Amino acid sequence: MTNIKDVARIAGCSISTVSYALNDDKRIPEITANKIKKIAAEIGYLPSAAARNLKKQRTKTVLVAISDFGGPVYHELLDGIHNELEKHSYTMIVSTGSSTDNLLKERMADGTIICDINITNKTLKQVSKILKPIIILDRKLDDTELVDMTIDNYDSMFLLTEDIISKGYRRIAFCHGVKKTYDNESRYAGFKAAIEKHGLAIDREYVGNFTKESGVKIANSFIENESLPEMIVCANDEMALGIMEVLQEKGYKIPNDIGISGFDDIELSHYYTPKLSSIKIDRFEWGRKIAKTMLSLLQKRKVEQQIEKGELIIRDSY
Amino acid sequence: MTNIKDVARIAGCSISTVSYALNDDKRIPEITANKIKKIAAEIGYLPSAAARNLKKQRTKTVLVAISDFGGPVYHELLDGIHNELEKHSYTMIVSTGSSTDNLLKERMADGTIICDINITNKTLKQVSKILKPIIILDRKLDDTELVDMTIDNYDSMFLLTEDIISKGYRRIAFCHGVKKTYDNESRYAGFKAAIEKHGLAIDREYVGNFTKESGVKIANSFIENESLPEMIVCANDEMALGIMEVLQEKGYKIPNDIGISGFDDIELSHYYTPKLSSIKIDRFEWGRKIAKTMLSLLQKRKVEQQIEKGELIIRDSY
DNA sequence: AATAATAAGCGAAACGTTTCAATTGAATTT
DNA sequence: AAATTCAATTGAAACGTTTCGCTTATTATT
Repeated sequence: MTNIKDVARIAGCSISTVSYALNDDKRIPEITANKIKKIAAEIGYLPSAAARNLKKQRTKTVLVAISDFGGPVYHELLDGIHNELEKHSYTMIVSTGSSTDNLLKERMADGTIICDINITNKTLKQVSKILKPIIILDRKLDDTELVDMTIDNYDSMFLLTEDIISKGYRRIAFCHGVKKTYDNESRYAGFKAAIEKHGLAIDREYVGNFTKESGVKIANSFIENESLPEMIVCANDEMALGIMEVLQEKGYKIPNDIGISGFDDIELSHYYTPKLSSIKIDRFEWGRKIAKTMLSLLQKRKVEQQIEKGELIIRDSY
Repeated sequence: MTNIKDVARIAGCSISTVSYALNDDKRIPEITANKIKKIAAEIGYLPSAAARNLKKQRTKTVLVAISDFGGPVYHELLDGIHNELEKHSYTMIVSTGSSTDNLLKERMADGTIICDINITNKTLKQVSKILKPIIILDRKLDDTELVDMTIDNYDSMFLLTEDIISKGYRRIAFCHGVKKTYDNESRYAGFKAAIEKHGLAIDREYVGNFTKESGVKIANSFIENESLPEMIVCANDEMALGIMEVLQEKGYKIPNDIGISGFDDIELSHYYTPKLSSIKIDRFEWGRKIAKTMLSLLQKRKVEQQIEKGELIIRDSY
């Protein structure tokens, strides 16, 4: 692999001149700079990120750690983050699992955005002491070292529930995702608050794990032994779709026999009939805000906490 | 940020001893090594990837460049690649767009897997001279510097078409994706070969761009002015779904009035009625093979060209 | 003509590791 | 008691950049 020394040798100048030329430093006249650039291109010189990063003590890179590449909601989020970062000529790298661990352990990036539910709060608190800045998504942590950014689960779910109540529903059940997660608990809290505000009681509660399969399982089990509630509010879309699918197979009409709602407004929902009522987060926009926050942090600027608003999408499922 | 020097100072030993200790070199007795590790943990020492990479002249990292994070087929592929790489303690980083350019330009990874249709063949040939190894997916390039890995578009499509013909279909149309792409042309070639082998002629050809929207557009246009073929073979699932959706809206029964087939067997297809007949590639397995090939290349071993087989998934759409 | 100002280029240190080769001191063999 | 081996540790070079401060050559100013 050729290096800056080779370029200097061939160009018949010093290493520093090459460096200045390639970085468009005004002290090198254009004619020399062009000559040097030409030679660099000819011999296929590529600068070493390692050397540069070492010297400059920064990588101009932001790491985004995600749980897996399959989730239906990451796509826009990542696009949004990338869109903002590239405006500031930052590079975004994405990783999962053990690769994330490696990248964190070796500080390959200037900043990290964590959107990976498999990383425990404990690990996070440890790493946040050493490695800054870190933004953690969809979690609340009482740690001053890291910045958390969340979506407005509580308010959105509160409003959705109020809308449901206003439509006349009374016996309303809640389907949990993974308990103790921030997403689940804040959505549940919003639901509960609305129910209580209107003098109702929660009809019953199911517990899934945010997957469609868990929705299917729940629906299969309750369908055998119980009378149904009038409405099931689900902590996310995927579980709602699973439940809906089973109910429809068994001949129930939605929303006539029973209403159902989700959260996230994932694309898949658009392919179901009836179309699922849900809460939509503009994740591209949210991603951009996250990236902006990261860029501020990288410039050691203080950032104020903000919460991304959701939008009620009322369609045909209740 | 603390460095190895700090650890050495506090431990009261030399830098080299710290380095050996932290890398579990047998020449440092366990008791000293543990003491050093303890100190390193206490002061939150994290080694600098930049320094290490510079010295070792490798990053233990493989870059996977993809077109975007939304595609329905990347998920399993990335999981497969990652699965294999992590077994060999390699780190996988994923990037798109301008981030990919940056990462390539600065050689942040030891090897690159390119699965990004936005990178032109020209760019690829240029970069492959300088930056090795590179594996390019779903493309054929007559370049000895890079390794291409493809799926068995031709044979799979040939077999699918033969199956269609054996079911009695005669007036069979083909719906192209983006022309000139390897995926489209090889699938088309397989289709054409089967048609010709059985003494038939291609009924007609449509041209889309691999998206569902293009399928919708095609269906809307032909539905107005033409009699339909008996069967439409599509270059991928998404276009097939778009066509199917429009046909069904207009009251056509599939497969009774017209048959349709796809390619890729994407997850979304499972949610349509009738279920789409298609060709399934085990992309997790394929990903693992790709990673294995990359690991061989990184060890300067020769690799033999291989093609990932597809599986006919015959369901209800013809 | 002498001096000052500017332009163009260069030398060398520094960034934080790894690793070869050397050193020290203790234990073992002769 | 001297010589040899071995274990534990260390010093220093190297990886490829960037960048400060310096030198030299040229041009402008007096």
